Amino acid sequence: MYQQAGVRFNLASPKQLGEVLFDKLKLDASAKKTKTGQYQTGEDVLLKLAVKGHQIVDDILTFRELTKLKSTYVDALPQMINRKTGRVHTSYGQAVAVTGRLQSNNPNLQNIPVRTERGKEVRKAFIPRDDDHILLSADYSQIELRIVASISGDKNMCKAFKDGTDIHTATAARVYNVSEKEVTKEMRYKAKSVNFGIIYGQGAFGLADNLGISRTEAKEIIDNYKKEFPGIQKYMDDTINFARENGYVETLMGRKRWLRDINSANFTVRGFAERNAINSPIQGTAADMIKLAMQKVHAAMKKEKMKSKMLLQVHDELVFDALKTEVNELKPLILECMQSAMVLPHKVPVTAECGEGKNWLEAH
DNA sequence: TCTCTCACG
DNA sequence: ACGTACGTGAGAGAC
Repeated sequence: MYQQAGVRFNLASPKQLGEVLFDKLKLDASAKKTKTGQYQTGEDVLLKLAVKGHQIVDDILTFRELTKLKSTYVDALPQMINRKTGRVHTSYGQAVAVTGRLQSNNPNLQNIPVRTERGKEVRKAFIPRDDDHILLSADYSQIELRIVASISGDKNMCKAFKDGTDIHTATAARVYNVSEKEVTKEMRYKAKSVNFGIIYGQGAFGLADNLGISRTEAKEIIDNYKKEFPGIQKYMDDTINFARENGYVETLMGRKRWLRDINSANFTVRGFAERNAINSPIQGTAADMIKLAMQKVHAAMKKEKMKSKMLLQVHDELVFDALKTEVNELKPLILECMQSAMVLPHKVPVTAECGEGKNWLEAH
């Protein structure tokens, strides 16, 4: 990388990297800067340059992946092994995250890598306590989208979940006005992005940037989406209006999030508050649900005098150190507790899946 | 201590 | 013309 740049510099410094890429090598004349005047060198920016064949950018991306994994996980986690137990123990914050989610720190065990091949190797390091145990992982399937469907009561989205079809395929079929059989990978991929974007209040600009398509195409997709799922649009409008009048939004369980900026005269500031208004009831309801499930699971395990332990919660997933002789009883117990923890309106089904393995990666 | 980046859902 | 997808924690650099 030094040879390609023609200069030695700190590869880990975004400031220096930006100056090398954009001042010295002039890889992008229209490179954007942050509010403090540095060039932006985030992954999305670098990926666009790497596609154009700039080898040094590709190398930086690899460097970033490796140094992140090493510093945050490979070097740090062994330092945090408890002397008495020989294990790592996280702490959970129950009243920190504004939406009602749990927060994990010291160490954060809610962001253990899983996406890349090298990241998966880190996840494999999480193992059961001994040979008599296995790791068991149970996670909710598409929980936030199911909550969107049920809170909004959108007929078409509720129907898709009741029919048990793949939600992204069902969405693509409607947005592109084809049968589900005719949905291509490309169409499903884009529909998936729209589904997630909706949860966060994304607009045409964000979708276009995300998918690398034109704003015109993005707008068409979103317009079609709103036409096919009119209940979703109504939910967003109603929720923002509720927030404007009351100054807060709430989850199905009544957990409130106050939004002091919802009536701000500043477009940008108000926009943030509006997206918070849309997202918080969804993310927060999912958080309420899994908390209820955790209580239910714990009580049921206690009643059955089980020796297995609930170890971790990762927003839509519960991880257990399961005694092998209890697994057959434990699995259905967990799934039943998770699925019945909160009944969603409009009869939207809640489903959870469970896997087991000799490490956390296999358990998925 | 702030900023930027990046790991997860 | 503006800014543009939510919620977190942590490490490195820069000051």
